[in-house]
Amino acid sequence: MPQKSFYVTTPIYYVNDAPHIGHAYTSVAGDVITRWHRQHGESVIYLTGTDEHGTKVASKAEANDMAPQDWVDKLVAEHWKPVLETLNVANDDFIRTTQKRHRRGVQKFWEVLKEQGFVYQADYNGPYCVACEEFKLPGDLLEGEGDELICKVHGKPVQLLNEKNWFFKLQGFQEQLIEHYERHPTAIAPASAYNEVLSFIRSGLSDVSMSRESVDWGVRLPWDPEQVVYVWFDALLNYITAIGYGDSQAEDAFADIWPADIHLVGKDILRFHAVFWPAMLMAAGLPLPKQVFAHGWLLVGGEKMSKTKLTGIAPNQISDHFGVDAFRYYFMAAINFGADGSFSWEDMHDRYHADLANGLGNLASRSLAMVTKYFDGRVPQPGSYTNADLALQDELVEAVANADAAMLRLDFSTGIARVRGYVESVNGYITEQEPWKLAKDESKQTRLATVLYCVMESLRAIAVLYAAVMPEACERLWADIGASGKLSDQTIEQVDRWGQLEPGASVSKGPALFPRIDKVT
RNA sequence: GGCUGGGUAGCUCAGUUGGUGAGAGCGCCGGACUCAUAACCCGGAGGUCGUGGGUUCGACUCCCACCCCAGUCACCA
Repeated sequence: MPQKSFYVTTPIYYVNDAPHIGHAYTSVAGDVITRWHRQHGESVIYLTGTDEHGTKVASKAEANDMAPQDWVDKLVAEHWKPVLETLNVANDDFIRTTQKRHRRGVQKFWEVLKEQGFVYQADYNGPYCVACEEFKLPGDLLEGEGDELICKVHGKPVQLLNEKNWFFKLQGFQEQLIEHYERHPTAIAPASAYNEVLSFIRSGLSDVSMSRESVDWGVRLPWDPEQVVYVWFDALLNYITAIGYGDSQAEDAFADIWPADIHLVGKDILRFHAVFWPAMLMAAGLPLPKQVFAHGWLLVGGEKMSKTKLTGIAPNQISDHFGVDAFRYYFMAAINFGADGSFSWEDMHDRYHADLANGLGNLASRSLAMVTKYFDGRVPQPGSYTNADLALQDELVEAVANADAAMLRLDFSTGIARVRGYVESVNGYITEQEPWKLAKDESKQTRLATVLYCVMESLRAIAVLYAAVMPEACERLWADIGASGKLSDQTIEQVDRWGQLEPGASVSKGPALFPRIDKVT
């Protein structure tokens, strides 16, 4: 019986627009989690994908004179998949809600729930704008004269229409949900998100309609083809349809992967993941996800990013300028995962130079230059270690322990800060040991070799510790210091075992790892 | 309006269960060094911890009131 795979998901992104750095942020976070767990020797499945159904997509397609399927195919191919490559995201699968495996799973799921008696038919009453041809939400409406409600888009009164819909018996799961969350206080993180969800559930749940008659672009109900599954009750199921739910050939695979270990979600969609989704799973008799983690929003100029205010930023605007690794590093290091974070070009520029160009990049550069100059480009053979050397080794042990603990609880900024602290220690160590002075004294060759060996070993460890966050730069560093074996095979457990670099190995000093970049504007 | 989170050095933010003189990074000022991407290293200046009360021997940390910002209030991608 193989060990269960560690299963990480992002939300599936709604393809209505092109991806911005908010989407990229989530995808990168998931990727870092994935890579870190792989560095623990675990088998990891990382899933992302796109949500492609719903009225908005259909009408956008129509506006572009295309069939919905052609439209979403184009968006996914031209925008959503490329952005993952741009960011070096190593997802194992990409689910699309228009795929057959998904539609089949969705139909199976709701059929099961209906058979179990969790779905019933009733009237849905709601404000409807004839001009928009859509049912409206309270937020879409303005108050007019008397009880009249006005559609924001057309400024005309809406009608109260009703249609027959199928409802999911959410209400009945209220107590079970409370009980589950009381027993699993880390099932929703961070704690503020947990509290919010619990108080929401305690305030009372009611049944929700899970189908639409007025919508065409979606998954049809097997028992009532006039209706399609409401987008949320379609989209959430991606987490199980992607890994084989509903496919009789894939039952073993499904059992090996489900339940999810981490569902990453933006805080705006927490409720769907922490209330509706677990209730659906309970109804279907499936295990619940171990954790739903709600991260914050990226703020630009103190506000949530917005296209209309021109603060929406495409990921490649940043990665083209600073590089992919810097993109990943910045968002993981600068923002407390779970809280909102401010983005500004100036802050990005400052951190890039302080941490990467002047910090890690310069450390690699000065170290490799000395090994090249003093030892002909060969990793030197160390002599006996002094207290300063041993202190550096101890610091590595401590940094690894602290970084690992932080990364495993998804506290990326702290995890990275621990590694950065070690980088600073190594820079300090070099300054104190003054290898350039040792080099001028023929009798101190052994000491010089020992110092530089310690520095190279430190770089070896740093390459491993930063590999999840900055895969490309670390691969280069790994090769530059002459390390043997594959970087991807290096584990966190073994990283602080001193002395892995082989003396005599060839180092190479290439161009700067993180070149300085002129400030624009 | 109800609820949630937040208001801590110029900027971005940390601050477990109240207790040695309130922290980090960046920026700024000074020093030292030269292996390195004018980088690195050391030191320094700088804050009545939103406002006003209260509890306590003692509160940024607890309680009350108020001000300001953000989000949310169920079918919102």
